[in-house]
Amino acid sequence: MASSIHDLARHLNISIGTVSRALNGRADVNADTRQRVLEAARTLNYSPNQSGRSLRQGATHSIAFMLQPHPGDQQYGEPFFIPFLTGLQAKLAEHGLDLMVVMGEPGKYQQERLRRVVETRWVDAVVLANTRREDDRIDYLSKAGFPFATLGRSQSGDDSYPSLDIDFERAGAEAVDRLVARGHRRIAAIRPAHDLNFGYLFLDGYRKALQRHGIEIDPELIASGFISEAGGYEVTPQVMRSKDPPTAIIFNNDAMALGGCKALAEMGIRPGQDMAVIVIVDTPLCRYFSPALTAFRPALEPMGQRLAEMLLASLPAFGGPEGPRIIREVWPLELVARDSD
Amino acid sequence: MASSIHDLARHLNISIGTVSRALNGRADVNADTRQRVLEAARTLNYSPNQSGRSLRQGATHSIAFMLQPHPGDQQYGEPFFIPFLTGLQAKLAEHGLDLMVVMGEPGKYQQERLRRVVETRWVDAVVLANTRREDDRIDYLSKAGFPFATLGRSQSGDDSYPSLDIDFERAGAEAVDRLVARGHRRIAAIRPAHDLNFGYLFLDGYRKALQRHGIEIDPELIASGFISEAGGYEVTPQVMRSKDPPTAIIFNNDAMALGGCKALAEMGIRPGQDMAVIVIVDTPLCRYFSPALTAFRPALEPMGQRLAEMLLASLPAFGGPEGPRIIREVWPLELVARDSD
DNA sequence: CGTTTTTCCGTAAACGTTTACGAGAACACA
DNA sequence: TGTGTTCTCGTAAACGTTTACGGAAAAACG
Repeated sequence: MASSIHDLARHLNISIGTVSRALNGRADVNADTRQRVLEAARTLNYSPNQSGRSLRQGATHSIAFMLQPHPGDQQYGEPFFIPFLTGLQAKLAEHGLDLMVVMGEPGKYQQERLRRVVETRWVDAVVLANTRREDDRIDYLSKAGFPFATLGRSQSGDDSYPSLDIDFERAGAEAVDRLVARGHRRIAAIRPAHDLNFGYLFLDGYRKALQRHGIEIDPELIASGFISEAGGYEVTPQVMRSKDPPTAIIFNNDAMALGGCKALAEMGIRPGQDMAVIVIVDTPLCRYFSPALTAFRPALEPMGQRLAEMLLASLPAFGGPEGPRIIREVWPLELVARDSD
Repeated sequence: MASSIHDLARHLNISIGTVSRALNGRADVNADTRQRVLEAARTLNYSPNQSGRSLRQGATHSIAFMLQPHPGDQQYGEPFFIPFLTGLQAKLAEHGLDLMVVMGEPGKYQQERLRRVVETRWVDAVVLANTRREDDRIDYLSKAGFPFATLGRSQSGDDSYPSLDIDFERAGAEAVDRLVARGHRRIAAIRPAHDLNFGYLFLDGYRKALQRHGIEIDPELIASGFISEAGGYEVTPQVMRSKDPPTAIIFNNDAMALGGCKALAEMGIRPGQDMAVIVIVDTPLCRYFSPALTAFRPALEPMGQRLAEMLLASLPAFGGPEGPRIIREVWPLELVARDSD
């Protein structure tokens, strides 16, 4: 069915070696024959077989992004990643690399899938997201010497991989600053459980800012739960049970914020009026929620592009480890003031 | 770096042929040696190289889903597809197939990308979405004889490919029924432009239902625009300029509905109070918008699973065209009554 | 015109698998 | 014991590329 390089060579009455060289833009081929080869390739509808090509070259020219929906996330679904992926894909494409998103199964352990992708040499590098503080995926890739980059920081691995993260610490601190400036003293923080690193980072910023303002850190005002609407719904009442309940809540996650607002509403507390609410990572839902949620917004598409650059700079085939080693970057967020605080 | 089948064979002092047969579960290998091979494979951390494997077999055991963000969709990003992909991936994995999402560039013509994927034999089959009435991607795949399935109907191709769609006609009709039952007679319909097929299907149902109720179809109440918030914002005022303006609007798309509601608000018209609003395809945004938007919800994850089954049944390697040929299915939507109508 | 350089192309090996084929050994059967 | 069958494994070809190597022809040079 599909035409091979042999068909092309036979059709042109030249050797396959010449055809290959012509197509790959090598110098040692006559300009005239190159013309003819390219033309024939177009008419015969030839493109080199990916498997043959990568087998010979030992490179697939494609990068995997490991996407794993949170369990029970049936209706929600990570709108966060699409703009990021758009940027990532665009920049990779500039260098002739293809991006493929590898879907994991919601509940399952992603490690297994990652191993398959790596060991079977499907791709030349992988990009990870939702990094945890201790992340066995990172440890594995580090140890295996497989090229990768992460969206999000971690304490794992040998520290020599590119990573790009959002400045959750600063966002947490700025959220506190903003609320304090508006007269709040009892400020709660709600973050995802598990070991997701950004939850810790956020909390650090939150704590430091409170100290800076001379406000005591009350453990009763800090809670964590599943990173989902249900999680926010479940955990928000906890901080409200304090003897001296909060007048403001910072949510580290939009899904949890939505669930939290629902819980508040059921307690007769109106976000934006009776309770100030700030969300750390903005998504479309924050904008359309009522009241529209004040949130910190990352520049997702540029971040995707940047991480692609950083990954490329770490690949031997693209300038490699000799070039300038830009290992870690942390990007600021932009506050989008809305109606909830 | 990565161990090959030769390493394994050398380590066990047997031939690579036997190793391969042992790993692939063939019958003509001694139970004892198979044991040893499997064990060695585990300790040596061996997995067969994907490229070598597919080159030899002429099959990659992976399926591509072509995802293309709408242009300018920076913050929004198709939450629609994640649950669908989750279902698709789960069912494919049951049969040892891998799903990879191939990202297109937002504005660009997807055809080119598709051709590359197909011609380089990256995958064994593809799944398309956002089908158009005349869809050159489908024509291309049909003509090329490349296996594929579509989420959404089309008039293209040779009609022998599996497709699964939502019953937009019925949803359009039911939306009208519901509004008429609540006393509305002036009902507008807003759909995406381009040639997106579901826009036409929706409109058919809308028209038929109006006729059934003996309500005249007023072209002034029908409009189409870009499938985005901006599109809805831009086009909604058109139907409001009618001499006898609508008292209800059916949006064929959540993004357009959000833009439309914004436009209405700016005209001092409150959705849910001064204007009934129904959305055809529900997304999380509909639920969180204020007022919460009444919408029709598809069962995305089961749909993903089902389309995987249909695709598999059409693949020669999996029972193939001999088996029962389930070619087309149309699934109903479920009405989720909220506050906007 | 002889020599050296350059230009261009064909040959063949290699990448890591899978699999058709055949052969030796063990076994069953008469 | 001779013959046919079964079990197990090694050999080698093939999948479609890319690329190192070498050689013939053409060009450049003296």
